Amino acid sequence: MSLYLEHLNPEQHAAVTLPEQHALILAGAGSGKTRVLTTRIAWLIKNSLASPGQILAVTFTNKAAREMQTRLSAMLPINPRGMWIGTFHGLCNRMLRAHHRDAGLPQTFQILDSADQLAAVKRIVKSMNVDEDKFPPREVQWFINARKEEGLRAQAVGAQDGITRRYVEMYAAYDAQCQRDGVVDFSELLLRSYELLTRNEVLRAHYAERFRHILVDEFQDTNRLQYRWLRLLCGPNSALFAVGDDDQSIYRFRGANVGNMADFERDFAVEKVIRLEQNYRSQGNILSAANALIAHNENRLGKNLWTAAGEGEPLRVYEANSDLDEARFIVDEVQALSREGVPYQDMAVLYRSNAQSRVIEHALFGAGIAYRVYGGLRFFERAEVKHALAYLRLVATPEDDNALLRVCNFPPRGIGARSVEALVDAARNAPTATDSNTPAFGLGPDNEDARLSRLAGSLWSSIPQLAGKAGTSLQAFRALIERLQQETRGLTLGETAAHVIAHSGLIEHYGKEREGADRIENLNELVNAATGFDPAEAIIDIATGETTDPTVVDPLTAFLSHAALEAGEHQAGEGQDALQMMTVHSAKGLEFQVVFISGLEEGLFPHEQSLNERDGLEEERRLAYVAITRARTRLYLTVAQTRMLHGQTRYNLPSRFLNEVPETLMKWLTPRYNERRARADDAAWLNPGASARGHFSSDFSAGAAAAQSARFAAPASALGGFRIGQSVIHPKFGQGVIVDAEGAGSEARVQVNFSRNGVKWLALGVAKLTAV
DNA sequence: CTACCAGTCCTTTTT
DNA sequence: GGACTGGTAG
Repeated sequence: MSLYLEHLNPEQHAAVTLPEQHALILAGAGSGKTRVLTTRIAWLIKNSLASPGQILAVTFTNKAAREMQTRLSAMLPINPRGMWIGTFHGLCNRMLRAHHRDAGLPQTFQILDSADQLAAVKRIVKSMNVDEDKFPPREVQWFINARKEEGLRAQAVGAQDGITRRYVEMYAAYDAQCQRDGVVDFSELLLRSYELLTRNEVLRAHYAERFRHILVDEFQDTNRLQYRWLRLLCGPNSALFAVGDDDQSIYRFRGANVGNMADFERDFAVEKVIRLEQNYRSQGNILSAANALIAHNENRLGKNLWTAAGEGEPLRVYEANSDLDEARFIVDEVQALSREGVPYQDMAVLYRSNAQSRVIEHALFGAGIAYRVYGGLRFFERAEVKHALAYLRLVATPEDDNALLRVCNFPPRGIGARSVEALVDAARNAPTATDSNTPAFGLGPDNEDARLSRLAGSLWSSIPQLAGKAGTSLQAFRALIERLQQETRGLTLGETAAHVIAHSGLIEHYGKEREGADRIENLNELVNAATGFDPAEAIIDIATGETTDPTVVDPLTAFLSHAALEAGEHQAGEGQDALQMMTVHSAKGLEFQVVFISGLEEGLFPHEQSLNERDGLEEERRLAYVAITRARTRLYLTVAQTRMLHGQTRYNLPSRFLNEVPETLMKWLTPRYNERRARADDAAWLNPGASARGHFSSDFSAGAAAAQSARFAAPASALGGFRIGQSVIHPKFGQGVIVDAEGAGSEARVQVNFSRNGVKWLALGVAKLTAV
């Protein structure tokens, strides 16, 4: 056995050396799935079962793609850059650049990120005079993306009711606008590529013949369109090797379809399903807790993780009085662990929603602990960087309306809403390019690319016609961009970026702002990024995949695609030893020696909104499963009895997920739980309607009942035995009923509706209330 | 046209 | 509690 296959366990080995056939690898958390994927590729190449050009490896994130390339180049004496390894979006981008004519796109098409797309949708909603309250742009955006991910163009969407018809109209108008601007959104990359392969059988056959081995990572995260895309590329001689874990499917809210795993087994008549169940990450108790929790889900393919490591410590559970107390506890433990020699960067605080991070950050800051929060604005998403990129986009493609609207008045140059409106009107009334042979404004097509990228009706092309004040200022802006185009001709990418930013007025503008120094720093960083950008990374030769051809894409377009597809690292402070803070979602794929899962409360985790969704509770449970399996040796679970949320104190019950982990695996650091658990069990009688519905226990009604009773029961324990709905007697005000409550402990107050004296707020620490 | 203030709405997120 | 939006005053 050759060196690189050593240390594989029997299942991993079987997966890596599987004959050329379709296979589904059910890879549990921490079971070495990335290792299996990369070793599989290396094995195929070393045994001459495939050349590098015959392999297509698809991941979900850039990070995963990079890691695969890094590991591969360590195993093989080849440059993996020439290989088709990348994200779905990155690979589709590659394909569309190569076949842009067939796909009906200009070669320099720009990519809209979500924010750009939302702005574009807003323009559509406005221009169609649609009521924004009835059709919120976010909803419209979601509608469009969801349809695209089903593979449906506007005209293919069946619209029964007037509302849907309106959505469809906006979808159609949005697509037309994108086509005219020469821009493509994320889901469009997929759909356009899919359509290209459907319509062009020669092309499809070429790729299907070429890709003998298609390997897919995180298969449970694929959406329907991605699955169909894979099917198109999978020819009669191709083998599809899908790796995934249905228990870690946590992205259904954005279109991921776990059902693809079952469909794959059926559609491809998969004979080989291999389960990787040995976990190399977590100690026994942590793993047992994860297994016990996830066993409560009904819809599973089934899998049980085990480890050769010992049991390790029990899970430590802390029930805090409040979110502040919870934060304080975490800080204390982190400090203690740090003193014991655990590096900060090997500890992580996980939470269900971003809003929870603030309190913990505050406590960490107060204690002087270095921390790093994931999930903030990323480099290429920062306003100043997007502004600079918009200038660069205009230099590349001035017809890009999105870019033009973003910066035509930034920094302010007297082009306000009225001027923009005048320009939009002019563009709308301009002769449109419905007949593709009609040249636009004398910018006759010297070649096909020019025709595709210089369509009439763009804002840019309408500027010269404008008269008056709006015309003057906009023409000055147009002159600026044209000047930049001329001055940067022949310059390198880095020089172009430096020149455009220097003459955009952005530096001067931010120089005047109080907080502008950071922004200018980021602009300089952007110039550095452009200077250091290696376009070869983004360019592959279409015919062979083995050589690179710099003429395929110009460096500026490549850089702009890179900026959109890979928004850059989350935040600075990369190398520093800092405590890691992130949502459970963004923790997927990571591991830490010590993990804190905070906010394990009904309503928060599981999130109350998820209880209204079909199978929402199961997805929340998978999320908890992902969270637990991040920990190697120590896992803390924390609950807060009260929590400030949206400026209001809320009372929550401990999460049901705590009840789903066997007591024997847990060590309670606070004593109150059993008492509270008893109350939780009693909670139903406080709310008879809920218990009646809960009886028919579908996930939905049971979940809703529990969430509702939580609100009734939680104040009872926080209010020293009082609860909402309870009858009480006050020595002065007489008899009444508690109707509301806030605060806890000595701060607790209740609102009582007295039959003779009306509604009053009373502090429990002061008022002498007696329960009846 | 810009700058400031009040009212609203709150999951999760990668590409 | 805070980010974002829309309206109004300057």
